[in-house]
Amino acid sequence: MDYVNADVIGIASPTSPSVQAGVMPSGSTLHDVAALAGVSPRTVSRVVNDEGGFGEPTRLRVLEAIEKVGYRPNMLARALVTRRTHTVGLVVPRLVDPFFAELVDGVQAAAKATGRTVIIAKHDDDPAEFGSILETLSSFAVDGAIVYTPSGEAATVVRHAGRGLRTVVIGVEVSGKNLGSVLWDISRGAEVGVEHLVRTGRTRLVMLSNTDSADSLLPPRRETAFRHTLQSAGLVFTEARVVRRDPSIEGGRAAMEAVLAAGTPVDGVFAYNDAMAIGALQALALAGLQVPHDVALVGFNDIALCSALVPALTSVRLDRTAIGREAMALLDRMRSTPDENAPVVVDVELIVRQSA
Amino acid sequence: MDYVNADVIGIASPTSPSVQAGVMPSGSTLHDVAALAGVSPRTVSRVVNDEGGFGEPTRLRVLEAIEKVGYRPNMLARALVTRRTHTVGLVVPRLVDPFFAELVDGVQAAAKATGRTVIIAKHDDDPAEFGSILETLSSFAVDGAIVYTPSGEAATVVRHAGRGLRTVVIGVEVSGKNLGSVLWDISRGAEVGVEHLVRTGRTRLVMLSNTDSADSLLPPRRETAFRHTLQSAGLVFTEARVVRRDPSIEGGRAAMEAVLAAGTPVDGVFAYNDAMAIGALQALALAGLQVPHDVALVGFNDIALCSALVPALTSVRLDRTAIGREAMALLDRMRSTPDENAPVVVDVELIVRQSA
DNA sequence: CCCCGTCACGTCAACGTTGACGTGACCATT
DNA sequence: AATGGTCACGTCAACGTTGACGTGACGGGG
Repeated sequence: MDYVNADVIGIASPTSPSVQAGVMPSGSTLHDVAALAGVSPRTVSRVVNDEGGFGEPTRLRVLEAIEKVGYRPNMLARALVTRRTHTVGLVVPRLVDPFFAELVDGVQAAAKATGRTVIIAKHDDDPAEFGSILETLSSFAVDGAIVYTPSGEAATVVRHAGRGLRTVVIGVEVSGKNLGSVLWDISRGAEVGVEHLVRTGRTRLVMLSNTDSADSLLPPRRETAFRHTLQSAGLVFTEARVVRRDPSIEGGRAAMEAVLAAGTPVDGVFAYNDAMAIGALQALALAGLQVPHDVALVGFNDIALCSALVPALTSVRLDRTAIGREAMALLDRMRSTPDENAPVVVDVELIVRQSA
Repeated sequence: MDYVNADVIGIASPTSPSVQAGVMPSGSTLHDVAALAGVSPRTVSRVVNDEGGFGEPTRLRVLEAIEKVGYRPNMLARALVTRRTHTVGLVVPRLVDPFFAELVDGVQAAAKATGRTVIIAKHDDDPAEFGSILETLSSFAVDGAIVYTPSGEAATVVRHAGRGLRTVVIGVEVSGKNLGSVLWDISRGAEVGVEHLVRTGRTRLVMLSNTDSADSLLPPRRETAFRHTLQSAGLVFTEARVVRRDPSIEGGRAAMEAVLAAGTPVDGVFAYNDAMAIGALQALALAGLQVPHDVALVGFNDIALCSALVPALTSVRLDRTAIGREAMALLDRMRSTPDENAPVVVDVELIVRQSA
């Protein structure tokens, strides 16, 4: 990981000369190039797009003229007629959350590889804002959208898809025209994480879960997997072994402190996400407990920060790059077959580091 | 801070019904609306843009028709003729770095407030990629660009600005047509940070700096400020008191370990950025030293993570939201006065928490 | 009663590009 | 020498919208 911040020049000083711009004509079009090269705009267009149907001398003259007038194709005009913008919209709740930052990164990488531009928007879990973002994306005629919806807002996506916005939803299964999903198997991930704790000899496990899990409409997959895995290992499960807090660092810290304060015997912790695991790590350290000697700790998501911690955090890896790549590929397939697109499931994988 | 990850539905199950999309016509235009409302497209346009010049009954008929056919204005066509896209490009090196994630967040917030859409691109410090991003932004006719350049690439920005791309550069002073800068006073920030350590009675200070600082063309402002502040406090400065590593968590850890291994007496540490401070925190903990009791620690940038650490990190705050807001405001001003825009300087501020 | 202004529209062209189609030159084949 | 085919272009319209300007109805003031 590289939380690098390149240095930055602050206030100007004699030693940091400021750069001056020259003047230059701007906004030349196919017509300008055509006039200079002595051909028709259509021929210039052919050269620019490498369509063929022009001679080598012409090509050279055109390229020279392009260079001379500094011509750049106007994507807006091009998109207006071709109906393709080579642009995808990416909609997430937040960007400061490393999970989404890395997701964005993955989508970006995939976009670059396929020559596309990404428009990013965040909705802060506000349904109204989310709706308006989808409107905007439609207006900009993006080739597709990759969306992480506010909870319960999948219906909004479906409505827009009906109107023609090709959309891949991340983490929720949807189906219908212009719709696709990229999913991952949370239950399996939780299973693998808990199994690892069991296999390495931990018997008194605790799960730090999300407050939302209790009252969400969705099944609490991690919790269910936690219970099942415990039971099939012949370990006892009691409700006291699941503590729910806000799925943040602070929440994780509070949850772990609650467990210790309650005197619940514990030698292994499975956290809802990495943030909670980091909080737990802090609480354990403050309590003078060694990780992994006294307590083993497994996180979820494998954000980049995990490997930079001391001890480095064992976590269930969710490959954001793969998600981005698959989402982009799915959008591509949807161009030819707008209906009947099965969800794509990306693998989860346990990354074993020092903490468990 | 909220490193929250909302839960995600994994593989579909009977309890998570997948949502189905209906059908609907798509891609209606002003003409369709006009035909339905019995007016000319131009009148519909007037209603949509609320230009006036239409009667109330007409307005109602038009709005009804818009609703009925699900009309959404085509931004591409509109932008083609108005030459305004209400879109800004934002170019950063990376997104997984919290510094930039928060910067993006700030710009996003400012964009939303002024009704704009943000196109994000990252260049990974690759000059070639950076150039191609600027080309793309020009092609999309963005209203402006907010850019964090790869080091030494300010000239590329200047070239594009000459061709008409209005650009605000973050962290580097540039001047000329279509150019502006948003800066902050790094020297002052470093001064304030070090002064705080001195004022709270620390006398054996060490700075963990960036490897680049040594061989960069830019003056090492933090280091210079460190030296000056020490000297004006009557403390001795020796080269051994500056250790340079990669400005990451790992680099910070290595730097701190090097200091301890060398036996340099130390009761206060000033870090190049928060990542290095976090690394130092880890190294100190491993060495059994208490922060702030044995060693006080000050970071730089105040990324969101700082307040979630134990102990919470004292850091020089750089308000990314303000930077985004100022950059956006500057772009606005540049529309009317493309030349002669003085750099905007945002304040730095020391946020005192537990670590110092 | 005429003139002029205002209002509520409509008409037309243009933004920069590409799709569809037309055309003349040139060459090879009959 | 006529025929057909390919090549290298050019012409024209259209994408959906708005700017500039035209127009007829209506109303009010002289």
